[in-house]
Amino acid sequence: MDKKSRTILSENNISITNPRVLVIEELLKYKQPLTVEVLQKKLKGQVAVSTLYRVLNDLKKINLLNEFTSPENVSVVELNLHDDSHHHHLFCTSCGEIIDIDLGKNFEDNISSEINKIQKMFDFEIHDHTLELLGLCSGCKKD
Amino acid sequence: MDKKSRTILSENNISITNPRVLVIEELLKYKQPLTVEVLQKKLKGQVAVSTLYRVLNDLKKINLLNEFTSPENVSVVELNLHDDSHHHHLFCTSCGEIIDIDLGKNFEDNISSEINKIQKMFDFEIHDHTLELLGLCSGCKKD
DNA sequence: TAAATAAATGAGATTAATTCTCATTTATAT
DNA sequence: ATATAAATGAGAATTAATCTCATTTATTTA
Repeated sequence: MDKKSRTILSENNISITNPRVLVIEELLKYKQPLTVEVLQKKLKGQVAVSTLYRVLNDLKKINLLNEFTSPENVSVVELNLHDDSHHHHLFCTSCGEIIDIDLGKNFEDNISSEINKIQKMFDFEIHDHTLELLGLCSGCKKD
Repeated sequence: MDKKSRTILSENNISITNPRVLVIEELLKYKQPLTVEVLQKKLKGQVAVSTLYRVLNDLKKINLLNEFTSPENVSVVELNLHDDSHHHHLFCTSCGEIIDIDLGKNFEDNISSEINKIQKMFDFEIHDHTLELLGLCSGCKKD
């Protein structure tokens, strides 16, 4: 079985080890951003906690992993499979679900031109942006 | 001297204590969002660390304080003086400076209509949003 | 393919941020 | 002014993340 994670690791010139494979496969399987806490539970008994954190840092270094903090202040990780993986996040403030979203090209263009104004206004050089949306997912808004 | 912080505390029906006054006055003086760490230093010798955290939590409960995590993963607090204090943040990734920004009404309207589409697309009920901009401030971009 | 070298792992110790505990102090209500 | 309730300070406890170091695993070399 030629796992995708092995390909990724070798493409990035870092050694192929069991913990790395397990972490990547788990993130590939889940597809959405995952809380470090949840990831830890999923890998319990398979990867030591210290190793998990080390692997996450390794993957960040090769730019394969993105880490951010949710509005509820929990650490979240997600794979960065494509170089152009610019996207945004939708958070359910009740159950904690996190969804990746893309904004329409038109709207991203709007953002860019607004950012241009802000750059001038504050004499900043803006390199990146994210829009975070908070609310209730379909399941939670019914309760 | 009738300090603003006293008015705020009494308006919110929580008792007026020295640590609360000191924390609020410090945040009023600084005007911009402040790292918890920096706030702690500014109040060193005046407010015990445990009390500082407790006061921050008290102020959050009455919705006077907003806490968020910067892209570099540090805790930041800011006062929420007006009920309609919707705004966004501009981060300097080099020196850590954080600036509050307002987007033009037109652009906020654009955001709202984009959010409408997303709500339908994901069957979410979106209550809030923030746009975070990352880059270099005028000082840092020269270096 | 086996031996040598280099890198990564696991377990538990360490650190740092935040929360908790509880005796004392301060604010508010009577 | 006193009684009651709430908040504080100091340090202990907790938790997420990092670090240490002996052992294991991967890679390189012969």
